[in-house]
Amino acid sequence: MRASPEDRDGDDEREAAAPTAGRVTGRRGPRPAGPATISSVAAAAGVSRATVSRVMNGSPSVHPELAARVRAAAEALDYEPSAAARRLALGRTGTVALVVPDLSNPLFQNVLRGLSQAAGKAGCQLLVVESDEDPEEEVVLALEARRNADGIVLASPRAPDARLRELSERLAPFVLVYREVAGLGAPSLSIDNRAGIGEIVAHLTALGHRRVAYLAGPPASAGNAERLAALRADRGLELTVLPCGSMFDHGHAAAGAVVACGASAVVGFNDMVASGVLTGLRELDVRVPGEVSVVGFDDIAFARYTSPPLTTVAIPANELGRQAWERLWALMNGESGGYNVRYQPRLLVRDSTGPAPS
Amino acid sequence: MRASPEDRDGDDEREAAAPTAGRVTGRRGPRPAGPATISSVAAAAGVSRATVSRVMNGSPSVHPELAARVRAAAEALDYEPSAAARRLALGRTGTVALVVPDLSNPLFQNVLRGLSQAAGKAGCQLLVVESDEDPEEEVVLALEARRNADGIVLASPRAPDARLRELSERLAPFVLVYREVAGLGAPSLSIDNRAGIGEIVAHLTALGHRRVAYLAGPPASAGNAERLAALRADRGLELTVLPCGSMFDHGHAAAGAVVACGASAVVGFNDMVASGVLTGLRELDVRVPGEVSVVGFDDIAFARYTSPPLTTVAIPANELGRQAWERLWALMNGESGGYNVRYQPRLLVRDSTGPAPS
DNA sequence: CGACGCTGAGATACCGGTTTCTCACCAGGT
DNA sequence: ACCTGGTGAGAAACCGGTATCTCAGCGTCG
Repeated sequence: MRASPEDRDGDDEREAAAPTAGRVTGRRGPRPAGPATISSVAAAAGVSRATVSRVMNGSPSVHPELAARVRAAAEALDYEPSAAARRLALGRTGTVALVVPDLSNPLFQNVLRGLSQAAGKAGCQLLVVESDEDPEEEVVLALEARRNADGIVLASPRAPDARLRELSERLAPFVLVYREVAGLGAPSLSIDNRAGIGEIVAHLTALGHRRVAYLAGPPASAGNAERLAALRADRGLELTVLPCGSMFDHGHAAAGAVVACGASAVVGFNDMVASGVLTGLRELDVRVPGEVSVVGFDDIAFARYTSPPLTTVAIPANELGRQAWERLWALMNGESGGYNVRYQPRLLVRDSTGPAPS
Repeated sequence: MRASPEDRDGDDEREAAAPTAGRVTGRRGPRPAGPATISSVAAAAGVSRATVSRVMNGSPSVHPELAARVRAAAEALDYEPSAAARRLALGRTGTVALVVPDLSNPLFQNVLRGLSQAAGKAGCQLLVVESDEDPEEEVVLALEARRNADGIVLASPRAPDARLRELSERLAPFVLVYREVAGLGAPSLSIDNRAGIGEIVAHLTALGHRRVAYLAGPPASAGNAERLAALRADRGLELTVLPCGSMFDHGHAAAGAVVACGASAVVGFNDMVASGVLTGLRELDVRVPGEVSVVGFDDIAFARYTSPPLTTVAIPANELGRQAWERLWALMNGESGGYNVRYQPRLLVRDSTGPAPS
């Protein structure tokens, strides 16, 4: 508190007989070394730092002439306010974070895109974190990301319900995508997997299929669990579950198992494995849909361009991203995030499904 | 305005009369409202803020016993240092930014992934910005992102050379991906498009093709310009350039024009338009590669799964992302970013190309 | 004509860390 | 014994903004 003759302004006030002596000296050059700060602008314009701040934030209570002078000084020094300082002072980061298990999955890429665009439109930046499917790493990364953002969206989190509930307070505000957790203080946007599977099953049984194989996704995936459960719940089906994965290669590698199990139709965990199995079947000279019908899930951009074009169930991934932004925005403004939403998938019948062979 | 009964700290420490006065006082409540700060930890442990800082940063010059006490206090209050405050004090953000023109393009998705993983491994976070192909918006967004990051990677920037050079100082440290700009103080990682086209042309001419169509990408794309120029430079070819784009649909829509122009081979700007045209040709009952050969560029994951599997040129997009991190990291540490690198693409001959029909 | 209200801008107290400076304390050397 | 050197920890300055407080100057009303 004592001394503090005048604070920091910068040029030559420090020449006095300070113990450590005058190291810096003149400092008279046009460019005071580092980038301009609010203090240098204030000094240049002959006003106080508060006034510069007011001008930069467009406060109307500054005399126009003074404001012009400040703006001119800022321009001349090409000053731009330090983002770090504003973060600290305002207590806001102007950033939201997104945590996804796998950036190579189109599902998450589309959420990312939707979120990025919506947030961008609102002048908010986006921090992206890939958790690499590891549940424990995921929560650590999420927490860390949260500290650099005002809110966070968790896409298809692998962490168990309990862990999520336990962290919910430190994560808030946040929204869940592709997952629903009971008793969590956060809105969730999810897909009605049961309904999606329902549509697929209805379609297949209408075509006369009874023996169906399911190419299972990653065990930790909640979406996979739901789809599998829905399939299992249907007692009219003779279901074979084939461990598979979520990538093209996994589906491709599963083609042999599919023919071996004698199913007349295959349901892929997602479009990538379905596309993979499509190619695998062709390599085995199995006709699709003549001998085997194939169905995907998600309707990625590619599904329309496989051969034959893939019958699948469409998921509004982009829209989920946009909606996630809306909810998060509401939450960050202290409003309600709204209720949980389950999107209803829509069956797209293309050419990879046909009547069961008799 | 005034009144403001309690300002954020909340409880009862402000009761004293003195204007500034002994603020700290008791701080006895279990949860002093807001999250714990370094001051509250210091008070709880009965040490100074400096010591808490030292302990949190693992300075060895703190008595072990004291350190333990501090850690216990931090634990009890579940204190975590404010990221914003550290940014300001340290002058580092622990973040790098990536600007891409289009998040739906696998090329950029893969760079994103490579960069994200490499940066993540180093404990650095990633800010992602989509510029939506607009050159002017791009630089504005880049500058803005740069202010919240310690460095930035620009993927396939659309901005003209001059603009980039002009901004280079404010952008630094940064690295360019999929683009090379002469006389820029930043390393660039790019693809040797000429060589890639060279391989494709050699392959096609060896198969007897002479009349070739090129499905052109976005006009603003530097990669497209290079590929086109390389194609044009080959006088042995009878080239037809068809305006197209960069997405599946664009390629799909161009199928008619391809057959109309009478070419025996099509080179797509990228794999997406090539896949699109593949499907379009099939719909027109044009056999591939019997009647028309199709070549892509990039080798996206999907290329292996089209029908027929797409002949294309492989680009190490992921590796570019990783390398971008290495360079940026070096730059951020004041080292050299190394020289520009041009990656040599590798031709992958699959089944979409065959002998020219006689 | 004095009290009052308003307004524009400076002074100053934050935000929550890090780091330099300073100093008390203790040990070792001559 | 005295000076020196090293060390551990507190005090305070600083990072660069924002927001509150304060006050001078001026116009207006009673």
